[in-house]
Amino acid sequence: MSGAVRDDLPHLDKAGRPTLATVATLAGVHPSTASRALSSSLKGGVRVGSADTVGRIRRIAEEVGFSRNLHAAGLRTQRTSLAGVLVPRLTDLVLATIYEGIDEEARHRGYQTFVANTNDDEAERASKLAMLLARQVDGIVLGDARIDDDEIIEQLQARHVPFVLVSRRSQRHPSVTCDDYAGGRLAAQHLLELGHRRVAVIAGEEYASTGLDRTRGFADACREAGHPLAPELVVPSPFDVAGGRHACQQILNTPGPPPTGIFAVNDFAAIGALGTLRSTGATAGRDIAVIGYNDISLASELPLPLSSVRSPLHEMGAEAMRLLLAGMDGEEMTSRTLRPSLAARESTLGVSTPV
Amino acid sequence: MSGAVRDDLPHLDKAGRPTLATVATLAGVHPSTASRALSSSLKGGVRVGSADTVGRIRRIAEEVGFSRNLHAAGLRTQRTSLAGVLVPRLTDLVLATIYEGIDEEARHRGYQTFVANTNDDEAERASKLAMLLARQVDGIVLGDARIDDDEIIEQLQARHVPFVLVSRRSQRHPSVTCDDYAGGRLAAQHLLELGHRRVAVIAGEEYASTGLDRTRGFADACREAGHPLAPELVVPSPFDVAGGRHACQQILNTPGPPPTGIFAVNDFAAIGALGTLRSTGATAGRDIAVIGYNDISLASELPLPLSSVRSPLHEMGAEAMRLLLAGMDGEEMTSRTLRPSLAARESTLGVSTPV
DNA sequence: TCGATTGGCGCAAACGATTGGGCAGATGCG
DNA sequence: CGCATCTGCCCAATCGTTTGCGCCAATCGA
Repeated sequence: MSGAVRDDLPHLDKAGRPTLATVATLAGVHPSTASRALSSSLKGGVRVGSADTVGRIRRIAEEVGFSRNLHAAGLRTQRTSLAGVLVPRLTDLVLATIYEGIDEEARHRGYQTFVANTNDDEAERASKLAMLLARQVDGIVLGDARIDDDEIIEQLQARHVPFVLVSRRSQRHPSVTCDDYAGGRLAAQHLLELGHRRVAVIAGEEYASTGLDRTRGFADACREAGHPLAPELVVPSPFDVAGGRHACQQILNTPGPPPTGIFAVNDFAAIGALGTLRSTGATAGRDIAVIGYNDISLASELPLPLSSVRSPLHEMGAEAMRLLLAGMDGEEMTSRTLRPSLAARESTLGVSTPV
Repeated sequence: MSGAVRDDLPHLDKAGRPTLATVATLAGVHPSTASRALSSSLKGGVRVGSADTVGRIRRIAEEVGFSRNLHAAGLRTQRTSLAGVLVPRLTDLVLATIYEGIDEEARHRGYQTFVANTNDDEAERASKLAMLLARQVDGIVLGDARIDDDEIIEQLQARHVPFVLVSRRSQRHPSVTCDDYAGGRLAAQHLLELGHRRVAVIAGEEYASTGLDRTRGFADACREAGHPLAPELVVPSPFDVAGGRHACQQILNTPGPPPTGIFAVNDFAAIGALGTLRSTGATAGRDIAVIGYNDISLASELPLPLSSVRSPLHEMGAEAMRLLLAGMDGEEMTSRTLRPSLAARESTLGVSTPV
């Protein structure tokens, strides 16, 4: 354990903390020697000094509670061991989980992450990105890409900052995503097998590839089975509870026979839909089937356990970080797609087979 | 919009990005002049140059897409405009919401935040804290304090880094919390008024003031009403769905008549309890009342809307940041306590009055 | 005994931005 | 017209760390 900071040491910084010079002076060596002794990454041709000296320096550093000023080090080395992460919102459990995967993998590899919310807002994205660049991040993970992203990404490319998209893809840029199209098909197959013929989709934001691909996969599977979706039953929505509630309302207000099943491209939206159904008297899970997406941990614990398409969120974040690190090492970056799977529960299974 | 980075400018940095010298050279002035022209904080006695020069410099900076290297600036000024935030986990919606409040207020005041998960683990706390200090944060918000925290906090005090606790308090250290004791009483009064006499508590982690205070308030109110808690019906648990599920199991396994109501000091734990109740055949919200804490946005949308004690999470984070900023300005730091309120819903109201 | 080799460290120049001090030229006043 | 004052800008030092280069002393071989 590093001892208390003493106030009578030589070469303290303005805040009274020991610097490299403090350690060097105490050890009777030159700061450069101390730097080498304390540098963990003793790469290739660097000569590091005698084991004796190194040991002494390390011990003294420990004693006085020295910790390297990362700003100074970053200034000198042009590398910060810092990766920037942009997400729509950390209060979205899906993104928070992905971020945990990113951060865990980053720390594992000696990097730290700097995360910022963009609220899916263009101006905020620009300003948060500028902030990350000003902090000299070594690379960036974008969790809030739009399907037709250009400006932001071109900026990154122009500055030669390695980057990777996660969760949402955009054009041909390197990304790590779940196979959302396949996931949409899984949901459709499940509902079709249960006998549903008229189903609605709560489709998510129109700029996010996640919602688009899931919806497309779902629609394709339905059409191939000979039961194409009614276009008016596919309604966009924000990826949250309130969004799902409104979308479900809109679905129920649509003329024609009500759907017997609803696919929400996001679990929170699905929960919102459950809320709407409940207040209209229809019993979700008995009169109408509901299936969500992502299989957040809550889904299985709800009073009505929610069927969902599971996507490996944590793993997706970790994989994105691995890809980014590879890119920073100058390797080729090739996108990866992870496989979704189905978690069938009572919110669909409990529905008696419709006509 | 900042233009593309050109490659033929003078004094670019190693990564090809324009530096202050680039702008200065282009404007035909000395870097120091450029620095002053671009420094937003034109405090007191600083002479800033003619409006003419300043305008020209600003325009050129914009044109070449200059952005100040915050590491270099921080090194020189000894201030980083960076506040560190330590939380147990960002995937805990409660903490994520508090963090958003912190971050929003920070940016509002020209600061950025650097957040890290500690998983409520002692070793991880130490290492994440060291990391924040190495990054020279100007202050720290601790969202994962323990009731008897010592080592960590003493370290901060020794280094003269301003800090504030949020959500959880510890001893007399400056903190911003919800009045958890009062919140516990609110929950108790609600259940008592509904006629419950034998109730159980899912009490949270034993090192967190939140769970402790809420439980204490609840227990005191029950005792004062002449219906003291049965000690074996007060069980600790992690603040998550799985924790609530297990705790509820334990409660149901306790000998003696089953409780007619359950108070969970956390909404997720409450949801876990709902899950357990469901699988035992008891119908929560009709046979047994459940009330949670925090009133997360999900609570009202659940298939069985969950009663909860609402705490102003976002506001709590913002207030903590305000307090920290005051502390950084050398002002006295006095703890603040925000008021909780009751949100009564079907999970308690739907229960027919017990004997 | 002497030159060649090598290991261990010190020297000093960066990295990019900031800021107190100071120097010229313009302006004001009598 | 002389002197004081002010305005606008530049100089140079500084923050803490890293690293290529080169010096010195010890070791080795002949």
